Amino acid sequence: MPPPLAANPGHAILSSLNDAQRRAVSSDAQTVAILAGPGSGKTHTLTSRVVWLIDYVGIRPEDVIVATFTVKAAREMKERIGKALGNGREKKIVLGNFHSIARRYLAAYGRHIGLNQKFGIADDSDSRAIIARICKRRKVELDPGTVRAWISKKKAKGNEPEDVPKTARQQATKTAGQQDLDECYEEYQAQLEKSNLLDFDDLLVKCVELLREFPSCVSNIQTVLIDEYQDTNGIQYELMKLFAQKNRSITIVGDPDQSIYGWRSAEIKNLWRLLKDFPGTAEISLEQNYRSFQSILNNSLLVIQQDKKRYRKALKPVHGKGSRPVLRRLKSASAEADWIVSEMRRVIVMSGSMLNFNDVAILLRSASLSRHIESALGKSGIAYKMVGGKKFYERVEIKTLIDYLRVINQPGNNDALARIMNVPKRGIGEVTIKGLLEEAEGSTFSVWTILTKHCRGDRNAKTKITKHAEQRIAAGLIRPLENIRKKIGESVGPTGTPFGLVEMIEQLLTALDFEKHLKTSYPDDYEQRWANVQEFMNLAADFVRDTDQSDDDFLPEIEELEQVKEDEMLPRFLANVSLASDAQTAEDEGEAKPLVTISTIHAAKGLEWPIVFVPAVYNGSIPHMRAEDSDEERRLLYVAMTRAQTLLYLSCPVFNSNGNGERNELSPFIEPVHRAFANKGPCFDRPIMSEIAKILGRQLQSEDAIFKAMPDMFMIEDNLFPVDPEDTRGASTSEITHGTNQPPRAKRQKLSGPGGGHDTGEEVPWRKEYTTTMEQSSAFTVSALPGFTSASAHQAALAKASVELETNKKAQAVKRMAHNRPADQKSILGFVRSTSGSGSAALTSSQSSNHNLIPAKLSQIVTNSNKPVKPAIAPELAAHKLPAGNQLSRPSIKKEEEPVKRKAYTCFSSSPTKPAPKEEEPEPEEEKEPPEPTRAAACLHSTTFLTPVQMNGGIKRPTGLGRAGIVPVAPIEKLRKPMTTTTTKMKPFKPPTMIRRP
DNA sequence: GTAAGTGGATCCCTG
DNA sequence: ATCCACTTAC
Repeated sequence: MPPPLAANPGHAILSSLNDAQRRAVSSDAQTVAILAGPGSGKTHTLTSRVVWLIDYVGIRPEDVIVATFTVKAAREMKERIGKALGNGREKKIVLGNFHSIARRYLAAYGRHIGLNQKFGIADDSDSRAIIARICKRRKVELDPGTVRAWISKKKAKGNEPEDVPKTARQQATKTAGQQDLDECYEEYQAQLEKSNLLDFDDLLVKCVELLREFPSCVSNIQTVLIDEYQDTNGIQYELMKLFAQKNRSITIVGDPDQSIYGWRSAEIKNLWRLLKDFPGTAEISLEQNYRSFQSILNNSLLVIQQDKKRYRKALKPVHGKGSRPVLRRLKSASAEADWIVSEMRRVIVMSGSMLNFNDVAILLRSASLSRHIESALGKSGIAYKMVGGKKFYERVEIKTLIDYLRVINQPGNNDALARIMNVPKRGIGEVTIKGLLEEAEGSTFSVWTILTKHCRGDRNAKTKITKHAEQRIAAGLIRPLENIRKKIGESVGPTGTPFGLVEMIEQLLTALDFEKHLKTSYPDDYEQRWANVQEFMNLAADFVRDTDQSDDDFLPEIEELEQVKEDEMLPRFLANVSLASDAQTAEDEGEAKPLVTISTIHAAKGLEWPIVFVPAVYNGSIPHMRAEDSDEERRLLYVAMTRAQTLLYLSCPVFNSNGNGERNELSPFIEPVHRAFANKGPCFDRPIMSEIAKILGRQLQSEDAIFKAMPDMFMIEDNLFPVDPEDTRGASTSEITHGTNQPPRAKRQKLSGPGGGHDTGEEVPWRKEYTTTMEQSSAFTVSALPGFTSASAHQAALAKASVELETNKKAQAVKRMAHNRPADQKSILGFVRSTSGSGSAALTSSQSSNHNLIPAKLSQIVTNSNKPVKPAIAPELAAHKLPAGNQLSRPSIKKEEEPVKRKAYTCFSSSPTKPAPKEEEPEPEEEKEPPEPTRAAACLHSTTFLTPVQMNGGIKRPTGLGRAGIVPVAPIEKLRKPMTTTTTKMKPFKPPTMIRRP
């Protein structure tokens, strides 16, 4: 029996948690739903709960399932649980992402539902190719991609949700293509079955089937925990229920606001399904944000709150206010990239290297947006890593090897065989390969069988194959692979070393003369590719070593049900490769050089950085042109913004880069609230830097030291690029100083199209487009130094303060909305009930389904359930006050967070020290604030002040920066060149990230 | 008619 | 990097 909570009040696990987290971790409710906003310690809470359940409730590790959404999250979770649990007990937990857990069960028990035990996994390219072929053969007018998406959706949906009545329009389009789609689906499944393959969705579908029919597979499971619950889809929900069918004990963690995988059939609705299916679920909200400055949270909320249907959650800042997030407008995408580079440099220098490139992330809506940024970073010699880009396993040379292994493992895998048939070149071409595939699909034989028969002379293939090609296929493909197949399991050589995975790959490489193939096919970078092959061998060796000694992959024995142990290395290795989005990062060994991170927003979920740039915030990028669900796009932006700890920059190129002067509209998510952003980077005075140091728990150098380390001619302000790129007079170079003669523009040009914003009537409070000579000169003498302020800036600050007072009242009202949950929305259940009827729209953002049943049923459930539903916010928490000094430290995660005393850093001038944020009342909203007292442009003659970062055109540069002062624009191909010169032992490719150095 | 090489437009997010 | 339309060599 679990000891009562009171018996362990001071237990180590609980001591590192705040009140809400503690309640979540130690809850004895059967089902627990934890709603966790960004930066609220979600993973920490979930891992603590696992430890709690095992150590204090007494559940055996092997009886716990923990499912995450990504491989990476699973790995991290395992590591953290391992640390807390000790004894390597975390290895016994059935822990992984949904797909790998499903695969494990299918490998062990799939036989019982008639699954061929040696099933392979059809990856992306497989299923794409199969579907493309089917479409072509049937002459279906549909785009193969669409068909594939349709099939995937159909599988991912699961059975449970009632069929949504289609709108008339949908019905019409459906019926037109319905027949085709259904037939393609059927044929696709038949093809997969014939090749003994399961695609990613099938893994889940089949596992559901298995657990339905043989519940005893999971009869040992006592409790189930799900991470990133908002991203589960219908079939995963079913799987979760089946995992937990014995005890119905489930803990989920999620945040509806961060649901960004709807396009992959994730359903926010699953949260309400859970509440419906598991009455008496305890809800706990984690609302304190330990990650970000208040101003970042404020602006993020301004974005997410535009979604009126959303379940409103609070986001309580723990840290100080910080500087205003920036919305920067640039002329073009390349100017944007150059600005990002210059701004990150400025931050780093101004911080006295307290911050470095490792602290910077650039988050993109689309991976393809990285082009300009990569080249700008390359030009400046800044190293970066790209996540979510090309994966190790997707490099061609690796993919080819894997395909060879797959054909060895499963000769019937036609697609893999088709891809390798002419690699290395064997004089066989597209047409022949296509013909063979067609022939195979029309017969009972696989391509491999047809080929062997043909070469042996047993039976001629219908497809024409030249004699030359035939010979080379026989000698270079069929024979070597058959030799290898024969050797599996044998011992080789006098020493009797077993013929394992590594030996197999070695022999394959020799038989194919793979090195020579690489040399001839890729003369430019063959070394790199060959090194990748070596690395692949290392990975294989690691895999063999790791799997030999750990019982990682096995499920606990169930008495009544026979389970198959996977003893063969090859199929397990291949499954691992297919399911791993990135390789087991065996990295480290000196992460010496700081790297800027470039990532897609999707891949950045769950991560955080001190400095975050979100470029390309325009309509068409975010929301994406092809996006169906604009609410989801908004959440995506919200996720991106909430990754930032201390500095957040959005930016938007005004003109379309590829086009002929086409304009970009500012993202509709930002347009209505753009006034809450500063129009250029903040000035990094002492108070701001101290605040940053505090939030990050770092030590800030003295002002003197920072100043001394500053490069000559350093641009202290964000002034290299015009704040209004459309102001042709104010081009970034020499015209700035002439601009003073122009009358100030009454109103900034709007970025949005007709009806986009509602500027009318709103007075823009004194916004200057450029500065006077007076200010400039003062800026560049005194106020340009950190901690010094010019008189004019001081006055601006005072003016700002008085405006703040005026707007306080109104702002506070807004603020309350922002930070406190509305009274009518105490809990999720309350939300569901209060939005009854029309509330069904709130449940499902995209599809409107008939979920009217929920409110009534739920209210019944609430009264009937034995466990009273707790209010989401404990009363004492609702009136929560931050401790004086604002030094609530993040529980346990941050180590020695040394509180930085504001007093310790006195400013040298009369510059008013930033008042400490008021603790009782949240700071007033910034929406109506005048711009921060921006310091004057720090240059009179901009040409002489350009830093090396400025790249526009062939601008004269300070001496010592390259011949003729003009940096040749490096073509992107050049950036890709491997660095083979310096390193002795080349580490060619470090999964999961790609590191490129100029 | 097939294989192989070339130049040009295009590219979202993931297991 | 991947997918084409197009040319050239066998």
